Amino acid sequence: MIREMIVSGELAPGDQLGEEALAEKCGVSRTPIRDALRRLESDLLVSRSESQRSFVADWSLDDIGDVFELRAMLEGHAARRAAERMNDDTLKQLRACNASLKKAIAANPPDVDRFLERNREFHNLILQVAASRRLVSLLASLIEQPVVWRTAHHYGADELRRSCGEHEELLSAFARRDGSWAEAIMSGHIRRAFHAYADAHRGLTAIDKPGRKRTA
Amino acid sequence: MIREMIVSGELAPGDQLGEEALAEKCGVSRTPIRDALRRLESDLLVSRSESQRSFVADWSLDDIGDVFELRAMLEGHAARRAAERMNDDTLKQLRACNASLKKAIAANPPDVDRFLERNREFHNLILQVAASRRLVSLLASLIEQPVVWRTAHHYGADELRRSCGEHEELLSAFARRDGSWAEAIMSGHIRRAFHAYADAHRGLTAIDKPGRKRTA
DNA sequence: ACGCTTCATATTGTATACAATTCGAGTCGG
DNA sequence: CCGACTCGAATTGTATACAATATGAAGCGT
Repeated sequence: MIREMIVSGELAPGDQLGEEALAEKCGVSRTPIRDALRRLESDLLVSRSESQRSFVADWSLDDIGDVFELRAMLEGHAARRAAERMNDDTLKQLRACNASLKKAIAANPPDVDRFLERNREFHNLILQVAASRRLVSLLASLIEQPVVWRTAHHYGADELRRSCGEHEELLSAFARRDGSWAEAIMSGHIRRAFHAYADAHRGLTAIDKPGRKRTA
Repeated sequence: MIREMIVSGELAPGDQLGEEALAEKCGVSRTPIRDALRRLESDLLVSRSESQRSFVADWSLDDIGDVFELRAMLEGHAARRAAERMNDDTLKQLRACNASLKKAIAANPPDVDRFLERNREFHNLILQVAASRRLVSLLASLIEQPVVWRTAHHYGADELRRSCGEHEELLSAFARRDGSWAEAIMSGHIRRAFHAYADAHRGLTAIDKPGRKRTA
């Protein structure tokens, strides 16, 4: 619940997260809230002051750029490993997944939520084939970001199609078991997503960010 | 305390970590133990069964290889960023640090603990100059590994000198602000450390691993 | 002998009370 | 008017009790 509140923007960056307040809001006691805050902290969604008070983490544009840069590197690496370990069964699943994704885009208007879901499934499948628990855990903290998920809603139809096209190219690389190719495409895929975000973000800050209500 | 018990080998991989048992052992109640286990879990030092029971994480050689591979990639990236952002003041600190490290090696017998301490300081300084909070948090879970710290004690004098030499080469790359060079050296530095580990480990498993007493 | 069920035990999840610490407003003195 | 201090309120840390759940062994029937 807390994660959702942060990702959705209901809680703004910098807001203090009092354990008692959250406990009441969520209808539980402080104990599970404390557990949750610890986990969110390890994902850097929550930051703590020197005196152990919790706040919604506030990310500068540089920080966000770092996240995408690291994602590009790590997901690129995952794609390389996946290509080297690919099997026909998974390849079929990936093709089916991307077909469904394409259909979501083709709808009018495009079904962005479905797109996001399939996109996530696609990337998760790759990560699974990459077969590195450690890589999974590192990437987990990078993909569960408010920034990442709010972004796709600003994608235009052409950007969605381009994203889908890159997935298809990835499939080609996987079919050939070409790790270097897969890595290059994936890396570019993520970097393009960053620039799409940066453009949309600049446009938004000029007016006002949606879903943010400073209550204090 | 728990981290130390795991890293030192007092608790063997696979051992169950009952909250109550640990609480008694550490002289506190279950509440702070639970917090600790959550944090250790996010570092993958502790794993949990489907029913939420905690165990000391058990790493295969492949897993360990993954850790070094990711470290090579991420620390290489850190070195590149550091080279691009290097300032003369930090460069001086790094030189002083490596000089101290060299002195620790020159002693007879080599002061391995001092070496480790300085080595850590050296890498931390680089990470700091790289100026990416996210990178710091990703690497944190990779360097705090039982495997990493037990390894250096098996280094021979020549390996210690070689490690030190690589640091000096890194300093040259930093002085020239050559990011690509720095990345290449750092990546190799870590990869070499892995092979040193793998060799020592194979040698050890042939006899028996030290510091492991299966109590159950 | 094998598999299924049952139940005592062990273990974790949650709520609550209290202790320790921190923050901030108000006050006093200069 | 400014700064340091004090004290009450707010917040987090810890201990403990109890509830919910999982585990494993004994018992039962086939």
